Amino acid sequence: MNAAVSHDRLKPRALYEEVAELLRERIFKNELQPGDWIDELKISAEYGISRTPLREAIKVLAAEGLVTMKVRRGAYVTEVNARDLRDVFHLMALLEGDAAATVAKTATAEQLKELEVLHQQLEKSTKDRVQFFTINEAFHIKLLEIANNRWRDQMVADLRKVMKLNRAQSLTKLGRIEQSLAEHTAIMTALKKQDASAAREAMRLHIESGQEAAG
Amino acid sequence: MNAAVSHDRLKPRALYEEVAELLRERIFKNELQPGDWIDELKISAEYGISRTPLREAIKVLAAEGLVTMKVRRGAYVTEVNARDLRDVFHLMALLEGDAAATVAKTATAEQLKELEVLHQQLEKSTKDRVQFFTINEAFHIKLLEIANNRWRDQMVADLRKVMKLNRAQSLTKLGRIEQSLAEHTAIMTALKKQDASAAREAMRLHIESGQEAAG
DNA sequence: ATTCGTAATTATGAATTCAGAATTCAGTTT
DNA sequence: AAACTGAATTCTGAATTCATAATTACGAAT
Repeated sequence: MNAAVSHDRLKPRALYEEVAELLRERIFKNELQPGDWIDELKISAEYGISRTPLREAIKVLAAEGLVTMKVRRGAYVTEVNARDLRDVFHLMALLEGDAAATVAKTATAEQLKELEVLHQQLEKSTKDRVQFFTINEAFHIKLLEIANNRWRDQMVADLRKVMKLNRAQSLTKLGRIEQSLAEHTAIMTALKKQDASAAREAMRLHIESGQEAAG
Repeated sequence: MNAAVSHDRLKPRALYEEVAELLRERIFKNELQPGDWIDELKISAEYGISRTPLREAIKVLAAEGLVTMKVRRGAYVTEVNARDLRDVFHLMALLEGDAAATVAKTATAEQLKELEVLHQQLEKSTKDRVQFFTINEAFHIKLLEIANNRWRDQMVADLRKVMKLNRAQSLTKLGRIEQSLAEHTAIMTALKKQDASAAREAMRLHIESGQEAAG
């Protein structure tokens, strides 16, 4: 068609993947709100693509739980009620708690050191909400990486996406950072003692506490 | 609408859903084996459909973990190694164990009765492998239903599918039925005592034991 | 004979077209 | 005015067509 003005750089990823990512962003920014109908014609026009890759992207999001499909009626951004949120947090606590227990049992000295370094960075970041949030996330990711179960990683990633549908960001509340740091210290202590059940419980409490902040 | 319009309760499922189900069956029957390339042209021709709904179905299966997509190279039936299988069983034990704990804490008398009935049916089915397997599955499904967390249900369903990729059917081994029944009895006992941690542990053991039978 | 390079073939990814369900809108009747 | 009927429109779901990346086949050169 028209000679593309767009400098299409290297695109190793499939188009539907890119579109899925764009849609996720729009959902997390509440540009597309829970309950909203996803207008295939409108969005494919906006992105200058056909409906085919968009529809494929929508099916990926549906599998993640971000959108819900109704037969012959299209796709809608999933509505997450308080009950859902509670259930999702419960599962996150269960899965990450188990990951912490595994790490307590199996982590090497180097791996523990990596977590320790992140934890120390966390302690120095109590003044900067954004940085604290970033390092906090890095800590959880590192922990999952060490626990090393790709199926759990996938589940946690999906649950996190659903949690983000509810936009109350936990760490924005006053005093939450201090509390969160204390919880992290408890986790770190249990890990260093290689106390699996203490690590599990500390992580479980940390996540549940995040839920209260979000609720 | 006009008067005698028949209620179409016949599920108006989308074609891609049907196709996804057909593909799952073929994978579980090992008609499509782990590592096999999924020939879109061949399969769409077999089903007499176009590639479009087939490709949508493939993306659903990819989200479930049943197939793995490679860029510009198509879809392949996921290969599950011993390590993966161990990880998946671990998560199943974790999730179903948690469901059992929840049921122990929250089930009503009627709900417990429903489980009890299934358990009694199970006791009477030790002679019939197929029936035992069916009722066993019904028990687990009922338990999850009572625990009532749709996000966990989804996860368990996905994990079950991955487990089925490995064709070793647990209950086929000699003596396994008796052992499985004993484990179920332990679960039932804990549930009736409303002992959450005992129920969790009994379920965990039951699932881990299923893993050994499969391995 | 082996290796490199190029043409032909094949398969994926995406756009376009087509069919039919669901909804909206207009017109008629009461 | 309200309600029913049916036509027009809109939108989803699926088929078809098109473009290009990847693979294979073939052939020439060393």
